[in-house]
Amino acid sequence: MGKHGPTLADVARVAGVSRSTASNAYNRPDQLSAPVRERVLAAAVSLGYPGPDPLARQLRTRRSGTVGVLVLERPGYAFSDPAAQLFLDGLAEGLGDAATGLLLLWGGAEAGGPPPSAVRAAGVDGFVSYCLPGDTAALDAVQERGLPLVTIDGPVGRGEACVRVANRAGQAAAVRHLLDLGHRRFGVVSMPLRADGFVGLASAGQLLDVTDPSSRDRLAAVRNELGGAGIDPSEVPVAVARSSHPADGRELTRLLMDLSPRPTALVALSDRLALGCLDAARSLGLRVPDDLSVTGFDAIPEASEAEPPLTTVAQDHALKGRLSGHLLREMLDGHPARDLEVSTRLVIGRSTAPPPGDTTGSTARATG
Amino acid sequence: MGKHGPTLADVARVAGVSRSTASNAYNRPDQLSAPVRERVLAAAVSLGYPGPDPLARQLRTRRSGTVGVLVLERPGYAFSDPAAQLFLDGLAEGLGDAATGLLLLWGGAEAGGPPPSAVRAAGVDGFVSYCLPGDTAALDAVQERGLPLVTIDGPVGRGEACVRVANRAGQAAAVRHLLDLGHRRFGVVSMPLRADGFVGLASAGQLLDVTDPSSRDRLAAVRNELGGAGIDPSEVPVAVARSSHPADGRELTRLLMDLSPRPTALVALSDRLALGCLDAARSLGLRVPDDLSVTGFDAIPEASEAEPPLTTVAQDHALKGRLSGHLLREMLDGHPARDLEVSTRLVIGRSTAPPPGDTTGSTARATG
DNA sequence: TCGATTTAGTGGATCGGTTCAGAAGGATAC
DNA sequence: GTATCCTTCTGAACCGATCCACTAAATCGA
Repeated sequence: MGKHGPTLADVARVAGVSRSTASNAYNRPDQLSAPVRERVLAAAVSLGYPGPDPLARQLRTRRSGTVGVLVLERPGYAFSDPAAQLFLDGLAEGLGDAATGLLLLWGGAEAGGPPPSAVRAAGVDGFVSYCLPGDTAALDAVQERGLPLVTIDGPVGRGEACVRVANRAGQAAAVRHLLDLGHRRFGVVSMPLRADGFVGLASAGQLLDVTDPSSRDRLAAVRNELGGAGIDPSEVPVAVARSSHPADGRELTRLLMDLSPRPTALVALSDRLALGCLDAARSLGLRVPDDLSVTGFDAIPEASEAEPPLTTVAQDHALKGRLSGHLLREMLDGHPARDLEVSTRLVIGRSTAPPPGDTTGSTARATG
Repeated sequence: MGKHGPTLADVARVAGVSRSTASNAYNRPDQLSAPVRERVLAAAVSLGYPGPDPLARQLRTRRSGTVGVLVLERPGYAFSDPAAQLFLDGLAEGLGDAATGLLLLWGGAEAGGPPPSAVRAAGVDGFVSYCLPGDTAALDAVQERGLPLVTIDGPVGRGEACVRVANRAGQAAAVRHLLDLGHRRFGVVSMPLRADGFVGLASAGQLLDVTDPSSRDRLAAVRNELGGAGIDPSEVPVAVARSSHPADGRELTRLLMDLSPRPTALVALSDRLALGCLDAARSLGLRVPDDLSVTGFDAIPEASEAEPPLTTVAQDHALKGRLSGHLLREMLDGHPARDLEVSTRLVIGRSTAPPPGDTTGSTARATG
């Protein structure tokens, strides 16, 4: 009995059985008689044996029972987003007993996400990549290891399973709603387009090269929908945030409302940014929705509790998590990777109304 | 080369060196000449070898480079608490490179916390227990395994390292502040006292047997401080929540405000509950602080953004996380366990004022 | 020139389990 | 009575690395 405590061999010796039998006492109770099993377990107790060493078992079985979750930034920061919280719970549920634990790996955006070394050192059966950009080194490391990977709202073409929200359809619905109300002057408040730390009004060039998949799809939907309504997308200002923190939304709203002509509707690409817009509007003395309409995306709980409640695009984050869990589970069972898209639903709050000076309401466009 | 991809032995064979040398190419670059190292790495690339298998390495070195974090309820739910988020980030920082990943293990309160089987199966170097009650089976499993354990705001006497906020001193300061303002009629809004799902006004018996350590210490401080001011603690109603969700605080506030005599000050044992109190007061048509004073505990970001900003007891959650990380690191390095207590600071917001009808303000008690 | 030290690389033991083919023994079938 | 089967248990191989004691060659000092 080494200095590291008793091993299964010690237990077997004390119980007077072979190592195999002692092992079976833990893993295959049906493979041995009850009395022998009792004896083995009693020996374990008498030695203070805490059960088979997980590391040794994992090596032999080539299964660790844990799944790696890759997130941007510090874990607490990543999960300050209610959407991420719901997702995480859904994931835990969807994995069920395919994983007894979730291994969090993180890394700042400026460092390029979680370090590849951490990915290589992780004793996991598969990975889930939560909202990582496509050029993340960690994703390459996952693929080198040949482990199952499910990307969430991640880049296309990574050759693995992917769960994605219907970004385009959802964002288009929100814009159409604003058009229906009669708006013609828009401003967009966007999440970061790429990991370059840029803040401010995006140039045409920047809009051509967007690596963040959610931003890209939502932005494309906005511009496409406006174009379809006869509004030149290149005339629509896009303000880009450094993070998706409400404070950034506040700052950018001030920027957009300084423009002339001043927008009558702000399309925020996420609820957290939209909440910042509401705040900024308040402090600028603008009434929402009378003076300014605002839409969000995500339908986080705070959105409906905001004053006024946000018009936003709802997606079922918990469902996304559950689906991710199922997908990973399938892959762990040897099934091929699949892609899934979850649909959205426009939630009409009280942050949108016809533009100021327009008294015809929702008929404005039809008659205009 | 087996069906599971190349191993270090394959790389060594191709490079024409021994297994030891190939291993050194990865772990001890200084133990071999540059050309040989190049050759080994090149062989690895040509075989598509993704680097040493983490599971095998972990078994041999008896180090996994990951730390287990035990939380109550689903992980997303656990980290919906801003305090938990700050803690988690602090922990990640405090651990530094002692851990490249955090393994989340969870379990509902009604299930008794994280399952012991998950603890036994976890390939980790140590555990952090975040706000778990003392009678959690998972903690027994950790101790059976003989792994380092740091409990946060956890039970005393578990024989391991512990980081704890100065609950009594902090809560006492808040109560003293209310007494100084002239309040004599108090109500307490408490987190769950034990994992029994009870909601409502606690009986004297229930107050004697509190297993949640934070609730116990804060409650004791309240009652002790009131007793010292000549108020009979047994006359002070204690409303117990099912969770620490603001909605519970709302519900319990209605309960307390239905009592007569009606309290003029509510002492909530956490900010989230206190935020619920503010909400409920608003919907009852009570002005805070004119009609009702409210104090919280934790100083979460939302507390200062609330209307009115909460008077609360600040604790540095991130510091707590960092200290926990350091403590665990020490233990991993073989140092003995230590206990640490982080101090608190009373943050005076605008949710507290002299009781209604009392115009003398803070001199009331001194002159009374 | 010769012994002492350093450097580069090797072989085998080891970490602590799981698994599988097979042996021993008893029960069952005919 | 023997062939067959089932149950229960064993022995040895194996998972994929790391580590330690050791050797051979190179360098150094005087």
